[in-house]
Amino acid sequence: METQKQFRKRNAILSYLQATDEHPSAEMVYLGVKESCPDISLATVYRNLALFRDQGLVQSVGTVKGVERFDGNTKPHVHFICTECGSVLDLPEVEAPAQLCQAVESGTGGQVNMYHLSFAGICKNCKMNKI
Amino acid sequence: METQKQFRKRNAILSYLQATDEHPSAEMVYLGVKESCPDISLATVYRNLALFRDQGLVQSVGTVKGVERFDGNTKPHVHFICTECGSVLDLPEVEAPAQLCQAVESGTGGQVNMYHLSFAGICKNCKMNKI
DNA sequence: AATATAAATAAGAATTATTCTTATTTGGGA
DNA sequence: TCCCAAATAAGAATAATTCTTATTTATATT
Repeated sequence: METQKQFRKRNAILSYLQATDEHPSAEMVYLGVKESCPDISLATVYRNLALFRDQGLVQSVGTVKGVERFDGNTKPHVHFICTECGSVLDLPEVEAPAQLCQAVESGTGGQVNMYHLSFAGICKNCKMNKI
Repeated sequence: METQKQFRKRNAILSYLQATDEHPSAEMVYLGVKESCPDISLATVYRNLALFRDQGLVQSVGTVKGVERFDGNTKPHVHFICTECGSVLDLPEVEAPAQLCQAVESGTGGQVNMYHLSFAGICKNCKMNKI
């Protein structure tokens, strides 16, 4: 059973996200996937990103400068967001606070499904370019 | 020197944010402040919220269901976000990861200005209403 | 007090990200 | 081949946010 043509674009979107570390927005994914699928539409990107997110195949990093950013790496990890250039970096060395989820659940009486820890500031590059 | 009429609305916006614990959106602030300032405009709320944020008088909680939410409490603390009803709760008992900022700075070579730790899930109320 | 100046605002237009609608295409099965 | 359901393109529609312009308000100056 060869790769089904029907899912060519859908697969391209997921592959693009899983291969990049730039934590792209829908627009960035669109531009990237356009190279291999020139006739893809932005709506298709949005639709599939929402689908993947609901399926847990990708996660949202949150919004940076008003635009939602996605991550193909669904393993919990921490991010650094540059408020100058909008770049998003992974911080795999920083411990994610998974062990706190239980405490939050008993503290709130609710159910915790995910968490986000991110640091915001000026990245190395932008810091240097300011001098 | 009495309260300056010139800043009546500006003060009303800041006071509203500092008095509430609902982590309101610009629209919610607008509706709330409207009670004491019926002729206020939504643009004024947005403009002053941006101003306060830049001055560090309020902080952004991030966006919930695509809408930015604000917090008049600028002391670092952790939030719980209900993805069902969109409510935002403070978690003062959970330790904020301030001591990690230094590690992130040396790890990235950048400058950390703030951080966000939030847990998302279903709040107690929504959980009960689902039964 | 009258005038000039600068900040603050209202109103609504404009922009932008995202979602929705509709018609079309595609692939698989009967 | 014919039918059906999923996937898509295209662009319209929506909604949050920002921008523009004219007006109001307060303060400083004469």
